[in-house]
Amino acid sequence: MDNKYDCLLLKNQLCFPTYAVANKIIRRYQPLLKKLDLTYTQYIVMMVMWEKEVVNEKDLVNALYLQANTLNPLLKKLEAKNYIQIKKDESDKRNLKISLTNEGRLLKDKAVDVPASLAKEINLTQEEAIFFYKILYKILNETKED
Amino acid sequence: MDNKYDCLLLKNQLCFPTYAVANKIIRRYQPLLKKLDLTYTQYIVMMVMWEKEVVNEKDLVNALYLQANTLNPLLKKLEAKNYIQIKKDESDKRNLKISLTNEGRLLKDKAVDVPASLAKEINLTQEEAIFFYKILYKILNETKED
DNA sequence: ACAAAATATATCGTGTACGATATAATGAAG
DNA sequence: CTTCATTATATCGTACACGATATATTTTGT
Repeated sequence: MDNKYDCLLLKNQLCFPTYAVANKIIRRYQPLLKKLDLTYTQYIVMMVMWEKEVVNEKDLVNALYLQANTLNPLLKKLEAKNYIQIKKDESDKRNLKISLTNEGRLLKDKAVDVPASLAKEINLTQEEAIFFYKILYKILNETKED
Repeated sequence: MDNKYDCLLLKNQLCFPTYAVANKIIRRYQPLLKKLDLTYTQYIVMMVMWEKEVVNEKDLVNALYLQANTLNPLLKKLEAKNYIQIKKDESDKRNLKISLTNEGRLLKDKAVDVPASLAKEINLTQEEAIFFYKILYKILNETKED
């Protein structure tokens, strides 16, 4: 019963469930992150900031696999919330120097319970989680560019 | 060197690479879909339409794991492109009857090459693909509701 | 040193994606 | 048979996410 249109069935896609899972996970995150006054995208930016303390916009683009034009307005919002500070890098004025503020640093303690809360809702075995992780990064890093 | 903040490192997340892969895949799709005058979300709606021919908005919400308020304006765009037709269901006037038009049906032939084009860019082994698929649907279907 | 290419951000317009809320039609309970 | 709850869709406001384009700074080639 195979026909040439089988490849267009939703149930034969890999991309679609990836997209649906990403949406679902973000939906689950939002209520938890609301307590920190963060959206999901702002949260992953803050993850980088908590780890690195100071970065360029370019570093964020690379770390988060996003584009500068997505991050740009988002960074301004985080600055308005006083979680980060944005300045020109004086040694290379093309770059933005983005630094974690004290208030941003304090947020880290409030965020520390978020990952566990979410993990409870997604019940993968350790083996599944490891395999899943490997495949995701294989896709992220393997293809040509971007 | 474990500390309580390790759970907040980007590299220890599962959600983040899922989100990044979903973004990446959609970025890859867009240029291919442009030839069909479809966005990625419009494309997965059309996949359902090609398969079912007639559905309710509710059916699409369930099939695509999206919300009605996301689909609503999108359906109007697809109707404006004359790929689908939207009418009230006369047997239950709460429902919308969404049907594939002839023009929408013709699009199926133009779409048939898209999945293969994309698959070329993502080189998973068959085994990886099957495992990946299983985990994605486990996450999509297992958790409490929504 | 200076025009030309490369790099890092910024701006703009379009299209999702969601929570919150409103509305209309149907179903259920007394 | 009529109120009350439920269901399906619609509307609104906010926040991404991206391609296309523009601008400023640095680097490179000569």
